[in-house]
Amino acid sequence: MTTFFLIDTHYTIEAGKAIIHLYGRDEKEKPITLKDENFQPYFYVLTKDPKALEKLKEEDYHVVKVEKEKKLLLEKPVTAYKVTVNLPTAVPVLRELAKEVGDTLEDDVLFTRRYLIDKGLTPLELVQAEVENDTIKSIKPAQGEYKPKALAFDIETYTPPGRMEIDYDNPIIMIALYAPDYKKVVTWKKAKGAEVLDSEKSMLERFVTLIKEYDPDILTGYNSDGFDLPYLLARCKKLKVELAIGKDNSSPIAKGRTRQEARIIGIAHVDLYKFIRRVLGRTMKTQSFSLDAVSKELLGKGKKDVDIASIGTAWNAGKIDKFVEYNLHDTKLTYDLMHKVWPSLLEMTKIVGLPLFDASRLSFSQFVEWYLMKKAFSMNELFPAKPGYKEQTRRMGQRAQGGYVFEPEPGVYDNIAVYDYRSLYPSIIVSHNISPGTVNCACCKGKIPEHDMHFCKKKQGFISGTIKELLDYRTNIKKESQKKKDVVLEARSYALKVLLNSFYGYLGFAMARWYSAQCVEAITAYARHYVKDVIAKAEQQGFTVRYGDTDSCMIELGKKTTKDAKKFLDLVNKDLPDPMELELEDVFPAGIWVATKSSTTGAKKRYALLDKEGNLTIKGFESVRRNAAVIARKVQQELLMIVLKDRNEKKAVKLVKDTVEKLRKNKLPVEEVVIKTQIQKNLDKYESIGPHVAAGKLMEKKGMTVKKGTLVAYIVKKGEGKIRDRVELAEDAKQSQYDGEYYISHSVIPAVENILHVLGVSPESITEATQQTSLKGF
DNA sequence: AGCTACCGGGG
DNA sequence: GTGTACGGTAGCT
Repeated sequence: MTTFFLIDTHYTIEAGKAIIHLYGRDEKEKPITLKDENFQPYFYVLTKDPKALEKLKEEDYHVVKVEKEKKLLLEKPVTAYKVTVNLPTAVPVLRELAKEVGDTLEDDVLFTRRYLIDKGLTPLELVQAEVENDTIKSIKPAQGEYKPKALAFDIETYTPPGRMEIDYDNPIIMIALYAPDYKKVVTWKKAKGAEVLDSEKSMLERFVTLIKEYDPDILTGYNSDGFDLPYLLARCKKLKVELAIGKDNSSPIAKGRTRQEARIIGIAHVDLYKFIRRVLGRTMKTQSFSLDAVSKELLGKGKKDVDIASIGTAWNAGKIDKFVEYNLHDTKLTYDLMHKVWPSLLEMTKIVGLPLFDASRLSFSQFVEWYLMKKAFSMNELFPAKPGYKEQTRRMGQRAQGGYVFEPEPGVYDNIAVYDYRSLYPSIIVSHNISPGTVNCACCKGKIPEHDMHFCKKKQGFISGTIKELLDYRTNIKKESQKKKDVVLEARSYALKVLLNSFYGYLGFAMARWYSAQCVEAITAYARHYVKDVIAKAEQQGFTVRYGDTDSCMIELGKKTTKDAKKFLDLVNKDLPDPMELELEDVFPAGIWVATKSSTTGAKKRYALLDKEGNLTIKGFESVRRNAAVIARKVQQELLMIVLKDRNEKKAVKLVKDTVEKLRKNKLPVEEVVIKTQIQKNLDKYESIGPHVAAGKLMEKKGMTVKKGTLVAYIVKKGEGKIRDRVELAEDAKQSQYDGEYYISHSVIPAVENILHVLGVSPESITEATQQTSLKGF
């Protein structure tokens, strides 16, 4: 009997047979590799002619057996035929033939995932297997707590002085590895604190050896899907090094130009950037997801203060000690982040039942779908088929009416009480039993708000039942974690929250197996009903409602107190069906709502709140991008702070006026107006010539190589005509050259105009005032 | 208005 | 690998 924690799965074909490989670690931290030769691929067919299924055949692919089964499909009983075939790759071939006989189902579930579902195995949980010669006789889940054996890594690459761009032609100059009991930097020039190899090639070979020696279950990096691993692969290919870090000595498999990911067989590669941005991003304050910003927020300390742009110069001069420290520190941050988010990663992996590699990269809709598939299997429900291209387009055309948004009156207000319904959509789904199988049942009657539709009151739906279970489970966990503070319970609760909040989007997601336009319509109709209800009740109580959106309602307290705000909560909650509940999120000292660009009516989804600690919560305003001049963002942030915190209108207007003035007189340095854009393909491949392409051509003219990945930095010059005819490379630009008017009208004014409107100041008055002081304010 | 291209993170 | 992915904006056409 072997018990071990399951880390990764993989399959190979040997002697015409599929073999599942399981990689893991036992409780004594010994690595485990096992194979299972007794699992066969299959799919289902709904047909009146099961005899025909037995004869399906093409080349080496054939049917092993056909079994009749009673199953459910969208909550209704069906007879399905389980067609077992000889190889996983036979499935896509034979299912096409089977389609002539009937409808096929579950014909696109990856073989190793099928294995996990059918065996009830959950990665990172204990697994118990009866084994003979490393081959599994039987296998089942068990109980135990896994301690991650993780290693963080980070590469530094050479960039020629003055050129800050990513180019696989430049060598990797150092690599750091970090675990609390293991700190290592390898490089190929003399340096303090590093192991020095004689060339890039030997450094890469050493890297492979070091990984093998440490033997981690988890290899983690920051943006390592998008940078470190593809870069390592490119350099290894060039230098003919086998990047054999997989447990089967295979090289990582990098995939996809968009949404790239790099898989290592047997090792869970976790890209923390991807995970944190996708999963935790929503709840974080930071606007940027750089390692520095994320570490500061989650760990309370950032990166080492090193000018990374000078790495090329330092390398050429052989003075790289500082970068060795920097490199190692980055891996320490990465490791510590891993440790910090580990409870969330672990819980998500366990909930969804997929290997950590996949679980850490799930989109929200996949999170729901894989959970539902696991659930469906246990309830004998067939997985509905994924939609074809035509069906997807049809679904995309069915856009449901969204949530209700209260039209705000532009202005700055004090003491804003923010209420929201706790898990609004999930609680609506549960309280009204909304599920694809309960729509317009024959046994019940009724009508939902706004639509001629009803949902069964007698039979629990598959989706609504699943959500009810999850909600109840989460409520219990929250109760427990209130008794004693426990990071694991909190993480589990958070993972469940993420899952619960994703169901609504999932039901309306065109690619979803359990798509239901009717459910989506019903959920939003109820949501609008309940939000309008709070707004009406608040107004009845004499509160001034300032805003409301989808599941929230924001009230200006005015002379009323926080106590009154809490009392109102009870008034609303006593009428709500279980498990719906309104909560008071917080009372904010100040908030601003702005008008739309073209009118004086309040803009929806664009506002900012100032919390008690003096931090801004900004909704709907532009975010940081490198292809925008920094000046715009800077002015916007400062302006909001002045308006909400200092409450000084004059100072606010002065800030914008000064900025406009400085731009007009070219008093701001070139750096504040530089626009940086990456060239994504060869210059001659462009159909439409944007400013960045024109800038790229200027670089070529100077004899510089411009190719995919080159970062062009340019400014817009004074003059007439198209923007692209007025670009100048940042490195050649003089401060006197840039077109202040362009930046005023394209960057600064768009970023601040609706904030100015609230102060009763028109952007024209600001832009004109500095030109002709006599026409002030008009 | 519709289409094309780029952003994110990394050095 | 029994495969499929985001969501938003600026500027050109």
